[in-house]
This record gives sequence, C-alpha cells and structure tokens, in this order.
Amino acid sequence: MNYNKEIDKKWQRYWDKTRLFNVDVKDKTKPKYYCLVMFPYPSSELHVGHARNYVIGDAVARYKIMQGFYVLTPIGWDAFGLPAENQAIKHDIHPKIWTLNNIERIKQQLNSWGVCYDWEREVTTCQPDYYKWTQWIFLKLYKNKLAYRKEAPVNWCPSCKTVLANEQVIQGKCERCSQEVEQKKLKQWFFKITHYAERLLDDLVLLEQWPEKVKLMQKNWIGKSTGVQISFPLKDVSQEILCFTTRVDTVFGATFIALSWDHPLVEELIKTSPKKEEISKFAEKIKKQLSSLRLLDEFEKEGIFTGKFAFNPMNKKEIPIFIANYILSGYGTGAIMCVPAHDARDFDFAKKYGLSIVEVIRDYRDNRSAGQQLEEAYEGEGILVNSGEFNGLTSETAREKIADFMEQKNIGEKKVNYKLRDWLISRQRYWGAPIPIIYCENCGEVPVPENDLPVLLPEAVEFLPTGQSPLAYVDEFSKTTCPRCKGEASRETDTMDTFVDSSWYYLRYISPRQGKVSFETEDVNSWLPVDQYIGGVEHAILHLMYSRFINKFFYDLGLVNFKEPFRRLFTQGMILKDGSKMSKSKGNVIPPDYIIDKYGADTMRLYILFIGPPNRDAEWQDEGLLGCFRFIKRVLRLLDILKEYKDVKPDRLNPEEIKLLKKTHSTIKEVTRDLDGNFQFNTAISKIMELVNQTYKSLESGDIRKDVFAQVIDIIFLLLAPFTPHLSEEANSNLGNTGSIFNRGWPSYNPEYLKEEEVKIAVLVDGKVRGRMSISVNWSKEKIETKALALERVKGYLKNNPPQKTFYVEGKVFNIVTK
RNA sequence: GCCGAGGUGGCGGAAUAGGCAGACGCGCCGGUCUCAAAAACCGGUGGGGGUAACUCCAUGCGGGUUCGAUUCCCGCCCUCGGCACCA
Repeated sequence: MNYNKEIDKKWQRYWDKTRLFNVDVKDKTKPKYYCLVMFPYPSSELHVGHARNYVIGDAVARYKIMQGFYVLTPIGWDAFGLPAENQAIKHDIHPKIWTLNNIERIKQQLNSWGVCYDWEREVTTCQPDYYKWTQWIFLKLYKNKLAYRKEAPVNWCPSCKTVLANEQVIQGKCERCSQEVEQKKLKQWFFKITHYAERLLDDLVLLEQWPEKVKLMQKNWIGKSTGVQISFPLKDVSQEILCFTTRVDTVFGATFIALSWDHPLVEELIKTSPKKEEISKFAEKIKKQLSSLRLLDEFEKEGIFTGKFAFNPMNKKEIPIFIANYILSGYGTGAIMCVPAHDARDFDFAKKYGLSIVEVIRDYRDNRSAGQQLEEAYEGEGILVNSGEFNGLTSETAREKIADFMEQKNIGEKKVNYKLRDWLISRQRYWGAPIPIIYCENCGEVPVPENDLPVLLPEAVEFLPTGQSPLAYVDEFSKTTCPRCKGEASRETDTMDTFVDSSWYYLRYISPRQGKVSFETEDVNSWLPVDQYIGGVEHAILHLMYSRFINKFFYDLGLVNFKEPFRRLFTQGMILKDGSKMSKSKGNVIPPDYIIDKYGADTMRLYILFIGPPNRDAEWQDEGLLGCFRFIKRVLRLLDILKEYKDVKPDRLNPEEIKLLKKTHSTIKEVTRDLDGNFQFNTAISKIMELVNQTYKSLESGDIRKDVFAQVIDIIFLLLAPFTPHLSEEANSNLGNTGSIFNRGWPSYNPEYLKEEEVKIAVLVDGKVRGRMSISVNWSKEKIETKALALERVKGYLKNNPPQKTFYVEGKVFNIVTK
C-alpha cells in the first residue's frame, strides 16, 4: 500500500459522514469524556507550532474514543482582540472581515490535518449570539457587586493620542512613533476576583491532575502573605502612614518610609515644603515611568525626601519619608517601611541617599566582629539584635511576639495580604464585546436590562487616533435613552478584555445554539468538569485563573455544580525553529501546507507527536519529518508483504513467533501506559517503531506463520490509529475489517506473553560493569552471587580486593563492593 | 528583579520511589542493488587510548550524601516561559 493524498481526503469525508466526532449531550449510553483544546485566536494561518496543540488534542480524543468513551471535542474561535484592529488600521480591512476570513482559512487547515471536532458546536466570540452572554455575565457580576468602576492607569502615547497595550510599549516608548509613553488615569471597570482569592488558592488542592508547576505559579500569583499592617505616626501632623510587612521581626531596623508617587498623603506632606515644586516634578516623572512590575528594573531606583518624618512606633526614632519609584501604586497600601539592613532594594536606596542602616537580624552563621558593617542586605532569618526587649528571639518567634505586642498597643494589626489584584476588564478599543452599562445624568450608572442584550457592536466605525474607543464616535451607538428614567443617556464605549470571552467558552460548547440562556445547567453538569484541557503553558496563570474565577461565580449562583472547571490540565511546549519561537517577524515559520501536500497529514501528525516530550519545547528538524515519512512507508510495506506472504507450515508456536508476540504484547502494554500517563507520545511511537523493526527481523527468520503475522500487523495499526488515523483506517479496511478502526476498541495485551523466565543482569564491581549474565528469575540471591563471583573478569578484579558487601537489584544489577 | 521550567552524543531526545547512561529517530560512515543516482535494504556510530582483549573519561559547573547519583542535597552559570492591556 502506498501513501497518497486521496487516502487522507477519503477518510476525512468518512469521519464527517459517519459523524464520528459529533456528540449528543443527552446520550448517556457511554461514559463521557470532554476533551478540550484551548481555542485559537484566528490571527493568521497556523504553523506547525500551533498544530501541536490540535494534533495532541485529536490524538487524545481518538485514543479515548477507542477506549469506549463518548468523546466531546469542540472547537471555537477567540475572535475579538487587538491584532484585528491593528490590521484594520494598517490595511484598511474591517476587523470582522479579517477575523472571519482567518477562521475560514484555519478551518481548512485543521480539516486537512485530519484534526476532527464536533463542528456543530463551533462558537465564535465576536458573534452577537456569543457576546450577548459575555455581556450577560458582566450584568450578573454587576448585580452581585463583583463589577465596579474605579480609576486606573493606562499607557498613553501623547503623540498618537491613544491607549497602548503593554505589548505596544517598547522600552518605555510607543512602538509606532517612539514617543515616550505616559501613564494616564481613566475610570475603568474591574471584576472583583480578589473576593475569590482565598478559594482560588484553597481549591488548588482539588486539581490533583494539574501539573505541579502550574499550581505553584497560580499560588504565587495569588501571593497570600500573612503579616502585620503597622501604623507609623507622623511627626508634626496628626496622621499616620499604614505599611504592610511580612517581616515585622525587622521593624526595629525600619529607618525610612517610602511612598508611591500617588499615595494619598503625598499632597498633605509636601504642601508646606519649600521644595514642593521639585517634589511634584519628581512625582510627575515617576508617574511617566511605567507601573508594570516587569518594567520597574528598567529604571534606576530613585527617590526624593518629602521633608517630613514619621516615628518608628517601636523605638520612637524619627525616620524620614521618601517618595520612591520602586513602590507600586495600588499595591498593598502604597507605602512600605524600609529596612535597608534586610532588604536588597532598601539597602541600595539607603546607600544612594546616605540613610542609616541598622542591623536587627543576625545570621546564625555570621561571624563578623562587632561593629563591622554589612556589605549587603541579609534577607534571611536569624536572631534579633538592636530590637529592645525582643533581642535574642528567633525571627519566627519574634514575628509572633511583636505582632501580639503591636495589637495590644494598638500600633498594628495582623493582616492577610494578597498579591492578586482585581481584574481590569475595560479596553479603550473597538474590537471587543461592549460593556453593557449606560450612564444617565439623573440615574448615574445603569446596567443594560437583560432583555436588551446584546448591546450590538456597530460595524461602521472609523479608527481615529483619539485615545477613545472608536465607539465613542458612533452616535447611534453611544447616544441612547436611560432604561430607568427614559431620559437622554450615553453608553459605556469601552469594550471588555478578551479574557472575559475566553473565561466561559467551554460552557457554551454544551449548548452553543441556545438563545434563551447562556448554557443549560443540567447538560453542563453532566458533561463538566472538562476531563482533559490542553493548551500552552503561557496561559498557566491569567486565562486559567480567570476561568476558575468565573466558574466559581457560576457555582455560587447555582448555575453549575462543580467547583473547578478543568479536572485535568496538560500544557504542551512550543515547537522552536533555530532555537526560538516561530514568528513571522523572525521568518522562521514552518507552514504545514507543503508538508501535507508532499508527505500527507499523518507524516506531519506523527512527527509532531514524535518530536519530543509534548510538555516541553522541541526543535523542529525537516530531516526528522522525513524519518517519520520513511517509517510510515516501512509500516505500509508490511501490508504488501502480507498479501504476497507464503505461509510456513502450521505447527505449534515456534520460538521466533513467541518472541514476536511477546514484543507485540509488551508494546501494547507500554504504549497504553505512555498514553495513560502524561501523554508520552514520543516514547509510545518509539516503542511501536521497535515493534515494526522486530517484525521485519522475525520475518527474515522465515518462521512466522501468516496468521501470526496478520495479527501483529493488525495490532500495529490499532496502536498507531490515534497518531496516523488516515492510514490506520485504510490499512484496517485492507485487512478486511469493516467500519471505522476507531470503533474497534483499543487492543489489550495478554499477560501470558509478558512472563519472563530468564533475564540478563549486569555484574558490577565497585559500581562499574564488569560482566553480564543470564539468570533465571526464581534464583536466590545466594545462587546469583555464586555465579557472579565465578565470572572470569570479576575474579580478576577481586584477586587483591576481596568482596566486603554485595547488593542485588532484582532483574537489573548485582554489585560487589570491595571497599 | 520576581515567579516557573529546563541544561544528557554531531542533532531531536531515552532512562529518575537512586541500580547496565545514550532506547527510538535524524545525521554521518561502510556495504547491497544500479550504468549512475534516488529510493530501499543490511551493518557501524559518545569521546580518548589500544591491532585486540580491554581500559580511562563522560549527563551545564563546583561541592556533598551513598556500595552506587543524569536522578537526592547545597552553591554557582546559562537558556526558555510568565509578570496582570499579545492571546
């Protein structure tokens, strides 16, 4: 049998016609399995890097179908987003047209790879029948006081007069015009994800089948810390500054306080200062620097003295108050107590501005003589010094004692703090779901009534660089009447973050055409949680956290009965080319079309799965692809050999046949284990390759009967079916089977063939291999020892060094130790 | 900077409740077939030394635990992902 493109098309049509991947969610005759791949953003064509996600998902789905599950594999499009709008500006094409064209193109690609879905469940987030429900979620959150508006900074390019995404800010400058980017505050909408911080953290333990690293990242992102909020009284003013710290044991070493540029007390502190001008200027400067954590290091640590002092409440010492650029606004209290001796950033800052550095924690291993200066901040734990009555305590006990002391004296209170911040969902952009809020002069902010949804995104818009959403210029959109007083009113013109769209799409797949509700609770409850979620590790935090949040919100409303949406998560690695991520700009993209054309879908699929462990990055090599093509031809040749095969005369199973059947059944066992484990397609495929190699070797011996040979081939194609579905189907029908190979069931192994009587073990002297021998599995350690010590080479090594001890690892090694 | 992951032949990668390092594939070398090439098939292939038997070295670097470490511990170096408006 030869490989040709017609085989691909034939079976793709067959799967479509027989509705192999279409699911009726009401059908409960088989156990369900919900296999979900992260839906694509339709930016342009897919390359082989993208393909990995869908090929893995398809292989999992097919494997589960063979195992007898009723498998739901839906697909959709994360269709709102910034790139569409950029294209619109650049090439004068409407975002909708651009997006829908891309979707059509990608659909063709997926089909040509034999990646199958239940297309009747396709959802597209930019279509009104989808975003209607995204808006509905907003209203639900609003009603439950989990959506609110407050001022928040955006990146602002003063020359383009537009809000920039972080991605569009290159080293503090606008990517288009290279103008210095500023911070601007706008009133924006937030979802109160912090309300769920504790549950998002606690429920991580329910996610037993998630990668540990993803759970750890989420845990660190939530960033729960317990500490103390201390109030530092101001000198001359009857106010105080609140600082949160997790290291209250270092409080005696707090020698200054640093505020963020927009701390509410700044104005009060500097209003009488002779240097007011200078300080305001400095604050302005920091304001222009970017607030994002990752950009902090691009600026040197800087600060300015406000001229005011506070008291350290523990030792009553006067400590200066600074404004510093390394304190984030809107983070904690926006003020920190600075302990230069025990914090590296504070240490640098203190050195720069000549502030005192008071050591209060002494490292257990520290052997500096008294009076010797610290050369760098010591951030570890230790014994308290210079801390009054708390001297001599360990950091750990001191934290408790000082916190208790502070609570008694009313100078501080124990507090739990989270790094997690509320989710800013406002975007000053066109291509997103409009936020369903109306502003009325009389009634204030009024939610759009549910019955009026969707708030349609108008299609005729201009993309003027004005800094507002283009929607603000569409009068028929923005001008409206107040749902409450029927007076004149205007709509919110910001749209929602696309992460809102993607935070619930996996629910919509269950009832995608439902017009009355967002999803059918009963069906969703029977099909979710998702059994297997597959996607890139780059989504480990944001998308997965937002989805978990929205799911918990639905849980609280009684709309779903499961606390977590994704039971098992698999994060696949990237496919690299020349060591880096494929991208058009780098020109290192491998387009799949020519591969499909030249070698067929199964070659590409097989190579993508064989390239390396799927949870890690791997380097694309064209030669590797060729190797897989060669393998496919080699497997198919077995069918031709079988056709012509002259049967050897029937007899009992001969040793060569037993050898081949042993290999076959151990391969079934190992491939199954690889797939059931962590989707180790690469090793599963290599084991099938070994079996194929063994088959050729066994055939050469001339002892294999035709029926044994046919059995082995049949199993080879069954094992390959999830990876190379087209040729497995073709081979399956060539072998005389009717119907789809995917309805035949996954092969099981016969344990009789896996029993071994003899094994080869290595004999080691002092840890080095010095001989090998075959042993019978029922030999005692003593018998093995006698045999091992009798080996000639071993004897040589033991001549002058008699054995002292021996170790035997069953079926593996026998180690003789002379030392 | 913070958080997370990873460093094994010429290359992609196997092997970890600590037990024969380099499965499988690529590449390369030699051979068969061919006028020749391609394809296919067979054999070899971590590095050094040795005609060979064999031997020494080797899993990013430096230490440690152990009869035994790619695997566990401590300290470094490098690469990649995320850092809240790319999705």
